[in-house]
Amino acid sequence: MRLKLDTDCPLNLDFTLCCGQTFRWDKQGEWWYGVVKGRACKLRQVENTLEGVNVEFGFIKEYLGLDDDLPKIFAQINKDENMDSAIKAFSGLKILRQEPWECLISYICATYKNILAIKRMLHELSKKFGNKTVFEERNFYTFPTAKKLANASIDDLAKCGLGYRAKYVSETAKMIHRAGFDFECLKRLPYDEAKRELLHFPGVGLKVADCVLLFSLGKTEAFPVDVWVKRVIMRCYKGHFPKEFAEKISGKKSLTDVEYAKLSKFGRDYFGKYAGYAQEYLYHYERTKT
DNA sequence: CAAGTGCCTTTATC
DNA sequence: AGATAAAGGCACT
Repeated sequence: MRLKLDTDCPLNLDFTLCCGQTFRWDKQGEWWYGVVKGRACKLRQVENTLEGVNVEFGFIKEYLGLDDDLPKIFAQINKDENMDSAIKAFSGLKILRQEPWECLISYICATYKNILAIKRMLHELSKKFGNKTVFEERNFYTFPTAKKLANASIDDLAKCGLGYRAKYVSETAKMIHRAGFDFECLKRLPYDEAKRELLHFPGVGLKVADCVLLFSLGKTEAFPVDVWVKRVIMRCYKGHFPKEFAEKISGKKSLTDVEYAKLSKFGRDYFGKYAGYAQEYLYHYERTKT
């Protein structure tokens, strides 16, 4: 697969795949290797050309959000100097449309872990419960199915480094394996309703739900608030909140649901329909700032 | 080098 | 309602 990219709409594959929204892509030389749709593949970007091996154009186009009109999105979210700097620094970072099941389990595992540890957990999980597939003489593993994880023992899941998250993964996998779950249907629901559905799964709170909505269900208004986003909001947008509230949450390590909802709603109200893009740029900006 | 801190938080309990 | 503690384990300081 080879695709000439529209020069008016920037793409930066490196930013997109390494910014912490997805955990199973690995860069070797100039190629990014990953497993999507049960298939190992590789991608690379050479200036304005995107090349893929063992992957379909239609899927990649959706996966990488190539239809998202970045100039239009930037025009909407670029409300101040902070956002302007973040956009300048990471222009071309796209919000992915990941596979929802994998995204859900990934973010249940991601709670209170750092990115390195999350990558390791998901690799171990795939290695133990996914299917091996060989690509360019290297072993890759598909992401485990709901059935596989539903039938796994808590102990075996925990051995992948999940710790107390093993129980949540197991219970969520069982719910989905037993009753099935239509993620496509969620894509068509409004943000609030889709979020309410996701919150039924054990291990899914407000933050995890927002991540799944943003990174796999196309809800670009979702504004996940993790420690880094809380930090950047307190650094750059403190004035938008009552002084007492700002002081209070600045000093704590975790947020209550009410506090979370206030920060997340600020993001949606202030940045608009593409608040999720603003979130990811700010997140990456805050994390890489010296 | 030990001990403490922090990590893309949720849940149980008060 | 709202605060607080507990829950892997590993990297980093």
